[in-house]
Amino acid sequence: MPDKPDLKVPDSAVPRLAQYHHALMEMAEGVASSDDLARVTGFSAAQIRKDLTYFGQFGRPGFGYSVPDLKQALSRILGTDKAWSVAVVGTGKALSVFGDLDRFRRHGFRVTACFEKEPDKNGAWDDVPVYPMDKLGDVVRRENIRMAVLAVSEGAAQRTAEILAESGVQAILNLTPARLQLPERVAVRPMDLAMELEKLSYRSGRLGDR
Amino acid sequence: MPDKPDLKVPDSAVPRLAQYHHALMEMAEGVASSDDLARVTGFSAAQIRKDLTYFGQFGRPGFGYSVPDLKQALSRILGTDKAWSVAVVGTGKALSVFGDLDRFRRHGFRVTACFEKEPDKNGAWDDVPVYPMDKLGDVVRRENIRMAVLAVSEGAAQRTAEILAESGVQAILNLTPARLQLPERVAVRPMDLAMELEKLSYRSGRLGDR
DNA sequence: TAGATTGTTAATCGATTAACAATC
DNA sequence: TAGATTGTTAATCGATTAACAATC
Repeated sequence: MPDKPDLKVPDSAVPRLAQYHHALMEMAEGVASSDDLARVTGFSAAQIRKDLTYFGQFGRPGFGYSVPDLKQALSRILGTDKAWSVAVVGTGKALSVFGDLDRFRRHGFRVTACFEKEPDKNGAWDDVPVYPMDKLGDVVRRENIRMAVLAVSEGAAQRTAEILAESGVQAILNLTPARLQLPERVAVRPMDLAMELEKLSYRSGRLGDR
Repeated sequence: MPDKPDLKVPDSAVPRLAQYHHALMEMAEGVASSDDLARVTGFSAAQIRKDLTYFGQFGRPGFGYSVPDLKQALSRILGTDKAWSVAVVGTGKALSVFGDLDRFRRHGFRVTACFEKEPDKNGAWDDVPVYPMDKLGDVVRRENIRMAVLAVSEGAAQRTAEILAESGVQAILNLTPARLQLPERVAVRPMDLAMELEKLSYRSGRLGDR
């Protein structure tokens, strides 16, 4: 049981924690005040200090926060201090849209396997082995993969997610539009491009009005 | 000036509006009560009715909401009633991770151009023409493209976004980790895989504790 | 008219901000 | 000690919920 009995952490604080962490990753070692963090993240200094108190005390009054210490504390809180093994299921190449594997690794996510319906002959992509889809359960179990990015077709999503869940995967980033029905213990996060475009469309409309 | 002078719509309502819209897209024509919508979206009926009042009156007391009417009203509110022309900049194939183009089209987004550093000879992908990167500004202007999905490398992100903004693009979905600096009038939405994985990691940790 | 469900008001709840005493 | 910045409390603000009168 790490950290605190954490009373009630507002849901809205979690994305902010991730942003604090990202900001710290780009800062030089040394000391940063809540004001410094406020400047780079755009949140208020009070908000930042408040968010941190949900998990403990990480700063020194009169000084600020040690960048490496706070960085480590945040990755502990987020659960990324021990690297997650991640599988990309569907179309591995697609991952390259989001940046390079090194960046994910630095944030605590090691992509250790890809799965495709029809993998190329050579069976590897940028160091990551690519397996045919019917090896999914076996490889996930063998390699102790605990997280997956789901990028299959909408029709195959539920079935594939069930295989992942049964094979021990604890967390799924769902890039498909399907609403997945899985046991409570599996954390699922939808990431729907159409929905993001709609939010963007809405906001663009309001901006134009001014 | 469509809709209402909209007093203050809470930011948190916008993603819900998009979800209501998605739910309606999957419902049969006819009538739906706020209770019906609550069941399929997971939000409370009171919340749904409240959210809608920010924009007007769309239901009939004693009856409920007309599915097609509410669907249309929501797409008006979201600004997707008139199709957006969308460019995918970076790696067009990557878009296929998120589902098919038809689905985006149904939601009001028509992908009309892709841009890549080294486009294939044939220069088209699933009906969508693929242009070399140096045609970006010209094509965007010529085709009146108003929205873009940015999936270039982190290093090229800012520069590419500036070209888009100068060429008249009003909204950018930023798939790169770069923090874009653009004129106020351009709506930007970040979509960072690493950050989403971190949120997932956090939540998975809490689930496991129970 | 009786029944149902909206639109809206008032009450509750929770999250953010501001201020400051505690601390290095 | 004087100066700075945290951790925390209290005050403010905003969003959600519950309840119900208005309406079809």
